[in-house]
Amino acid sequence: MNIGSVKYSDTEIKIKDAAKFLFLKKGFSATTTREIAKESNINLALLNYYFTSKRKLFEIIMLETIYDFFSKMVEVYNDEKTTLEEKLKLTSSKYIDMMIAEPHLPTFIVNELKNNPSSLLKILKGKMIMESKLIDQYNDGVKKGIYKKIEPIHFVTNILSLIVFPFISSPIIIKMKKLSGKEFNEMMNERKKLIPKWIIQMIKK
Amino acid sequence: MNIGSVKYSDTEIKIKDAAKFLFLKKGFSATTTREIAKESNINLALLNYYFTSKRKLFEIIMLETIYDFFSKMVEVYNDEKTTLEEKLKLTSSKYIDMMIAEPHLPTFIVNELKNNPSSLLKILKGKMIMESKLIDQYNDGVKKGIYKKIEPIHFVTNILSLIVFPFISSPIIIKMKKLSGKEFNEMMNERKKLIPKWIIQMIKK
DNA sequence: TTTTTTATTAATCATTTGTTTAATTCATTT
DNA sequence: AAATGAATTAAACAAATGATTAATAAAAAA
Repeated sequence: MNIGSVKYSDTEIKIKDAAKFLFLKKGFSATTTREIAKESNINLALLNYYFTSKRKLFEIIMLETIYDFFSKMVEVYNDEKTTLEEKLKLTSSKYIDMMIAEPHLPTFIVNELKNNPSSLLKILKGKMIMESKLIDQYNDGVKKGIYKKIEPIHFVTNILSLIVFPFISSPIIIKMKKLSGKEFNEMMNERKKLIPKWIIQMIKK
Repeated sequence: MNIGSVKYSDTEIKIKDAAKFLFLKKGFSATTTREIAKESNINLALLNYYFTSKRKLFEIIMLETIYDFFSKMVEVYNDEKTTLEEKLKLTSSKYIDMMIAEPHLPTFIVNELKNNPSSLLKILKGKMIMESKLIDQYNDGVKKGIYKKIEPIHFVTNILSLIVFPFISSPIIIKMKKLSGKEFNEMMNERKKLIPKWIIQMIKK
């Protein structure tokens, strides 16, 4: 959770939690410092006392959130013990659970990465998804002639697309199929098993 | 472009164009009326004179943009003359071109649909993607035993995911693979041919 | 206990922002 | 040409917003 093991006081945690809740839901511009103060039951001035500015507070939260998001991915992708298929199952399952619990997460991440690309460069570079064990396993499969040869970036993009996009476009899906929120989650749970199968079908010769 | 064939004066078009440019790039809250006035070279008061409020102006633009976006899809999906595979090729090609030309489009749509779901309900209902010729053709294929039986909503979701998500997550992809903007577009152009193949592989028995 | 540092509060400041007003210019009609 | 209505402008208003200040309360150190 805390990058670089920073210690936060109770008040700071209260502010951060409230701010995260609101930033995820409404984005940076639509969230006011007074809302954050109210949501966290602290005095308005404490926000600046502890975090200097709204922007600074936002950057801390964004960094932690994005770090958490990609850490989970890299963790699975670099596991030496699991096969490529197991990695696909684990990723689908973990991420779908994560986003059912926090539906605003993916939209927040893609939005804020669009506006703040430079500062988050380090995280994505350090995480080296493109040099992960998963990519090795895929390339091995290509050499052995069991997988089709396509650019690994397409492979990774497709996994992310099938897992994440439905959450980003949930209002569209819900409207198209006239679903309830519950039914949408059931549909996403179905996808935990389906996505790994689909991905394998896409790459298998 | 104009829903219900509304006529707009030159000034109104100037305002709308500038507002669309800014709203797509920065979203509703981060865009100020003064920015719109400056970008369109009109006096600030004219915005309210013609469009009553920033919110009203935004709603007009959002409605038109979303209508355009889904119209193109329904157009292809309901073509009686094309096969399922041709529809996939046409959709990929059209939408990837559209989003290379307007990269902010998909993020804008998913963002604002999240905040204004009710007012746009009519468009998505009227467009009836789930009752399109494409779905008929898919169901026929299932009956004939050439396609696997999965919920058509997964089928439609997957098409949209593979086409749209890469644009939404472009900063992530660009960072992961250390691409230039040009190289990213080349990658998206590659996908025009790949996505239809992948989708077919996913559904074929 | 006294002193010093830290945390919290209410009030206020300075900008920004959406919107309106009242005056002026421009175009159209009579 | 005069009158009328529409379009445009500069200025101002009121509310909201991020941030700060100065005073007070609480906690820690002496």
